[in-house]
Amino acid sequence: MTVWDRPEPPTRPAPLDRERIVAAAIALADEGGLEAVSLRKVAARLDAGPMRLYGYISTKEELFDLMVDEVHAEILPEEQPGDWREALRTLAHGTRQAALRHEWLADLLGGRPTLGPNGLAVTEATLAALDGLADLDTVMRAVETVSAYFTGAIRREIANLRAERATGLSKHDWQRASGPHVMRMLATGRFPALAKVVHDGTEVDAEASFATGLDWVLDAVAAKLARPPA
Amino acid sequence: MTVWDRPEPPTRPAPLDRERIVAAAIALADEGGLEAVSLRKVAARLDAGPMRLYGYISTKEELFDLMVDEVHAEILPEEQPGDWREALRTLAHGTRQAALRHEWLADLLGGRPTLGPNGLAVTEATLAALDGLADLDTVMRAVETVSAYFTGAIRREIANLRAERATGLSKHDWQRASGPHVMRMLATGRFPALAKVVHDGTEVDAEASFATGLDWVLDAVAAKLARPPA
DNA sequence: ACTGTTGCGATACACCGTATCGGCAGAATA
DNA sequence: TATTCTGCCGATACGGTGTATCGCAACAGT
Repeated sequence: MTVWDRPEPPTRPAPLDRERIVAAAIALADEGGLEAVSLRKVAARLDAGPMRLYGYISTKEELFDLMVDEVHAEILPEEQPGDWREALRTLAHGTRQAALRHEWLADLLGGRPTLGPNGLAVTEATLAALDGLADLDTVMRAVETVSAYFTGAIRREIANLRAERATGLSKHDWQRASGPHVMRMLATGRFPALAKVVHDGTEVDAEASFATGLDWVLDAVAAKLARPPA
Repeated sequence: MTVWDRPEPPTRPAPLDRERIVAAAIALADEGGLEAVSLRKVAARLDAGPMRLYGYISTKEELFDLMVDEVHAEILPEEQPGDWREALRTLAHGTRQAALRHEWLADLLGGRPTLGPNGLAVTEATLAALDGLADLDTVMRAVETVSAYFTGAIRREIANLRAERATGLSKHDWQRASGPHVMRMLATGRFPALAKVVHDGTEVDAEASFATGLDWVLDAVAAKLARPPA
């Protein structure tokens, strides 16, 4: 035993906090999708044993909730928007952008109520932007309707994105590669309307499609806000 | 070769077929949620070893796709609806009812493109109901916007349902039980608009809320179908 | 009846989330 | 300072998962 081979003193465990744990989990999810997130791998990233995490998180589901809340911090707009329409549009597009940066968000969106501090802050900011424009029920209906739209739209967009990526082809060519089955189905003539869409449909930009649908919904909301129900 | 056109295996010792496998999986999911569905448990229900299933499905994700497609058969309306609005409304409410019967559907809705025969049939019926009312792109936008809405709305409704069930309380009391954390957050005064909603908000029927939002979106679609873009 | 072949499913593997509790570090005491 | 006590951390363990592999039993062909 010399100076040189004296064992390192027991490494004082690096301090851990939820923020670092969540950051590691998000990094893993960004790289390999949600199913690449395991408590063991998260812990390994932090040079810790798996059980170490349970001092900060009580379950894996809770970790997912924290991840979602962390992304909500990215979504929260920094400044007060001009009007309610701009506020809702910003929220929708912000959420979409976040989902494009973190595709796993699409798997979690709408899956559980968002009660984290950042999620609540986003909701607060949204409600504040609509405050006083109509009675409470109408405002809630407006927020929930718009949220439902962009939640569903984002999920579908990401789902299609993954499908296209899996076949490595554009949506227009998707039929030929992804589904010989689908092609055969279409060839049976049992789906004429569908066949027409696949055959004649133009390939539309995903963002434009999202924005258009959003504007429709916002138009509808505007009409109801202007004329609150009797 | 995809999920949908996998050939039936040699019918030699065939006490098993995809239909029975999918039925067993759906039964398990109805009873214990999606996470109660494991290939081993599905196989056990059919008095078979786990590996037996791989002759009929090649992966667990495929089984989920098949389950969703089976439910789409329940959604498919039996008769041609009167007008496009009725068609979309029926589709939305039918999907919602299916999700209330099979809550796990909420976890899968919008998560992957629906290319099964029943899913395609539903899409076909929907497109057929809108055929000729506007140019193809507008029709697609209409269908996708409505689908996005009810997909997101259903997911949120089921998510809230589960949260309420977990605390065993109504939505109005939910704050007190589910979230001492949330209560504390509200008490900080950082979320005045949110606090007002929690405090003054009336408890609304989930179905009515769904229907109202849907009608708003349908109104918006009607406006766009009447005046297709230049 | 014997053999060759095929396809099925028991076994095995890597990995998961998390309950348990032995042992060690720091605190309290003598 | 020496010793006992105490709390808590994390190694180990457990029951489960999805699925690859391949020995063997059962059929087909002669």
